[in-house]
Amino acid sequence: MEPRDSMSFDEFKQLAMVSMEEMCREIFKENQASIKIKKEAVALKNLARIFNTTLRLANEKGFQTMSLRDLSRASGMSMGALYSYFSSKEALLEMIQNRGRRLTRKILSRLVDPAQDPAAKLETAIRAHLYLTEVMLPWFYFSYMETKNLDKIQQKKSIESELATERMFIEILDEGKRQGVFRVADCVLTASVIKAMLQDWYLKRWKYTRRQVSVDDYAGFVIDFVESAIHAPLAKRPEEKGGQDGSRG
Amino acid sequence: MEPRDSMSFDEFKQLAMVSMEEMCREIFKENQASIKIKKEAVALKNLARIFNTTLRLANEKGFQTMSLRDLSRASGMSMGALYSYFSSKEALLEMIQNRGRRLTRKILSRLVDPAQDPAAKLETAIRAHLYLTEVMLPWFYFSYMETKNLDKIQQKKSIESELATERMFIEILDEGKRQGVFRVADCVLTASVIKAMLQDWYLKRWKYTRRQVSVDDYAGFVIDFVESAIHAPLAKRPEEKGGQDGSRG
DNA sequence: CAATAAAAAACGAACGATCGTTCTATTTTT
DNA sequence: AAAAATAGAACGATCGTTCGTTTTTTATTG
Repeated sequence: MEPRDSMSFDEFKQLAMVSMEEMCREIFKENQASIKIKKEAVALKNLARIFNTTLRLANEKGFQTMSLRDLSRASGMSMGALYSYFSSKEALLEMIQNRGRRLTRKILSRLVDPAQDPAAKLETAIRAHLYLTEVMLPWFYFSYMETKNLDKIQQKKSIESELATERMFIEILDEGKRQGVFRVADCVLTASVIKAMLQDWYLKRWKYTRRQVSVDDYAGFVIDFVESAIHAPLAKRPEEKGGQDGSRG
Repeated sequence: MEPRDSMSFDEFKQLAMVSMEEMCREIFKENQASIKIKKEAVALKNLARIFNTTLRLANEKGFQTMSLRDLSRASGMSMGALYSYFSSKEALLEMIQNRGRRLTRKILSRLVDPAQDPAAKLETAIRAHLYLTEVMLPWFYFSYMETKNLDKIQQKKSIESELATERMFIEILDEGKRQGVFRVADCVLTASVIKAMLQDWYLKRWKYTRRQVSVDDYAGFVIDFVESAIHAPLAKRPEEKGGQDGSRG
């Protein structure tokens, strides 16, 4: 699929759903040593059920607090059946993390377009991240909340993933700054607060749902807000004023 | 103490430490029915020890995952001793939440100054919140992460507290908009993303520590960033341009 | 197609470990 | 000596995990 300047949320959702199945299959094949189920069709169906039920329960009460008996009850599978799909509770956690990270990487890699100008790139990146977190909301929330319960290796991966996302924004901002279209005092901190705003979408989802703010509403607002901030003369820095009109194509 | 236009972080810290002891005493007197310790001096010293140790352990592995034996070991108090200070693990959680909320309310109430103009108010509010979360970082992180483990009543209180903070920003933005000094497309969403930026300070503290960004650095940046965003003409809305120079006293 | 043997999957009782909590004995302070 | 505070063993419940049994599906045969 070709990357495009703008993609509707519905198109994005469809793209994600296809990748979702793909990822389950990859996970299954990689963990076939520890998974006792032989037939792919059976395994994929039940793995998806286990993953989704776990995400739901863990987002309600936390992964550690959720017992495997809770999971058994909610998923309609017996304890013995569950242990045919993973070797331990921690292994289940790792599989879920693994699937989410793969899915994130896969979807994002399809959406970057090096040919765009910095302003368009910024808009695409913000929108793509919000769409992504919207589609995979349970996972992102889960992943954020359970980081501390992962082993050191997995924690490293989470941090690395976080910093990689931020680095992408830093590069866009840097490029725009060099081209003179952005007026950024500190690219690292700016990328940091942009990421904070994007994160709020899945961490405080209840708030936006209650206020009937759609993902497109929020995306539009954040894009405008950020562009206003980095197109304007810096407040309290009179020596940097002038030579700026703020207009874009 | 009189509210002032600007207060250094060190002054703020001192103010907070005094209130901290005060709050422990209040908590002790209110829960005297369930606390088996008679002498205030002993109770206050050990309550503080229990609270701080709990916050440390819970921020490492989560409150539910932390066993009371962990707490016993880390605090150097026996199981029996611990249960002289609280009636159950959940009661301990509530006491900690209670102390944090009180402390927050107390400190913030001392820092609002209705006489300031909107821009100064905004700056004071941002700085005060960052200082507050810096001083009480373990609690804010704890409180955020453990919300889902609270009972319904305590959850309501947390949400209410979150919305109250946001409302404060909404009112400042609204006032500035009415006076024509702020150019805000949506006060609610703007307040929301400001809060998200403030929250990032204590949720991603490791990142800022690693980069050697101080709380004053971050406060200064956020204030500049937000003011740039709401002083500038809105991007992509040419009909709202003009008659704006962005300068302030 | 029906019957049946083999393979795959699901089941749920049982195990040891650990949890929150209680309680009595002991130590420390008054 | 009395009161206050601490100690740590003990209890029942629940946890993650295992394992022999039963049920379901697939393959084979008459």
